[in-house]
Amino acid sequence: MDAFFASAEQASKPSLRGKAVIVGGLGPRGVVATASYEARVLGVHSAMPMAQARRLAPNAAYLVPRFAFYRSISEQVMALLRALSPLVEPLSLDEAFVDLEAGGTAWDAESARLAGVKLRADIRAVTGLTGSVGLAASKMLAKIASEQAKPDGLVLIEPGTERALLGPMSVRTLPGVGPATGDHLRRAGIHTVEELAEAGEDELVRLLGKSLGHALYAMALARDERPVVAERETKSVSVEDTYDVDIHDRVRVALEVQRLADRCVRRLRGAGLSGRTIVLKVRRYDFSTLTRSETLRGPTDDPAVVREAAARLLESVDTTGGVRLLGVGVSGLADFTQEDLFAQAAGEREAEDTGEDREVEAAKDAAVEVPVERRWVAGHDVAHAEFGHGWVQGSGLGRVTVRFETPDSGVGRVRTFAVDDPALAAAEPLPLVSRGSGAVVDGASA
DNA sequence: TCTGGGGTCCTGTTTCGC
DNA sequence: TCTGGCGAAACAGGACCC
Repeated sequence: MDAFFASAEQASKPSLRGKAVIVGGLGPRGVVATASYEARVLGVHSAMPMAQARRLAPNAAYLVPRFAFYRSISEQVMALLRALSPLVEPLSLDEAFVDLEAGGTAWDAESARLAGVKLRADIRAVTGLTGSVGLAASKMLAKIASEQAKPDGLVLIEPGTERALLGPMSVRTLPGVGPATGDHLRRAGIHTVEELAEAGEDELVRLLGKSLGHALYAMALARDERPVVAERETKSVSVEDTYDVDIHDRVRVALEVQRLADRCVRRLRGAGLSGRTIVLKVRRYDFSTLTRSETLRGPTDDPAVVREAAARLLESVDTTGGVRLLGVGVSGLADFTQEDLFAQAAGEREAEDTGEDREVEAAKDAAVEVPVERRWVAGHDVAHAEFGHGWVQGSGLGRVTVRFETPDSGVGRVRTFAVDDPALAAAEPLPLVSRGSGAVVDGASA
């Protein structure tokens, strides 16, 4: 999907179409998750600190991500993909590999192109959003093709043309080559994929180690036999928070670690999992990050056990100077629990909430009401008894500003209310394509 | 006003059990 | 009983991806 989060917001809010839209954390330490193409023109891109984005695009619309909304769109798209083949490997909410051959959907370049064209039309019809398609003989090449296809395009790499196409490209194009490996190669005088191939396998292994060396050499020769894997098991579950200001107080740090441990266990249980290894993560004031881990005798999903382990791990880290981030994770997962019966007997706690909003979870952690200022989250949907459906443009000083529009309305009017106006209530996002016009879905999934 | 959150995989070192 | 060796886990840190 193209600029997925930002596109979904633009489709949901007519007044944002054609405008720079930036989705990400809005706090003082937020970063950009997705920038619309209008914002990218101004130099804004994902992973950029929000502060920098605001300097580059002071007039853009800034929104917090609405993952539940994006997930519902993602599920529609994934359903279209599964209609093409049982072998679908999601990489994230907005990207997946599909083995068209295994699905009997395509057997040569021409049939693949046809499937791609139809898929793009179906995605558009079902979600109202644009997606790009890369078609090639391997995962690596399909990925590169889809990058080239963005936005709103389709690129097919003809068999036999792979090496010529790859040769002049930067090594950074290859999956697995990030800033560090890129620098490493550049210092060795290797800039392009061609030069990577010329360097030879032994040299790459010497430079980058066994695993990456072999992998990159194979990719430079356009060799990639990795299969599309439909179901991949979760290997770890973790939660972490970056704080708006560094925490110095040891007691407060310990308290936050307990809350994170509880949140982590809730997620673990929600997924029906338990784990043996507890990991504590601490990012200090100077951005240095360290982890401490402890492996238990058997897997657990008991909040008290995880809390205690996390607390023990915290004792071994120096937090003087302050911490900016804390995290708690569990790995070494099993889908059963050894002391399951123990945990049950230990007290009928019924804290198995599954997939709730972070806002709600955070409120639960703190065991306090959501403060009135936070009730109207910028970008979230609301319904007004008289004016109908809209979204929060901003709130503060006891007031909330709402724009009344829906995915298929025109640009809506703006009105301001008191934050406690009884006529105003939170609402679910509306579907981007009104039901009834989605007949194409049935054709695709038949 | 510097730098999120949730993951995966790899590597080097230490520890532990046989 | 002491020692050595070996391999598997455990542990910590980093790179990378979306």
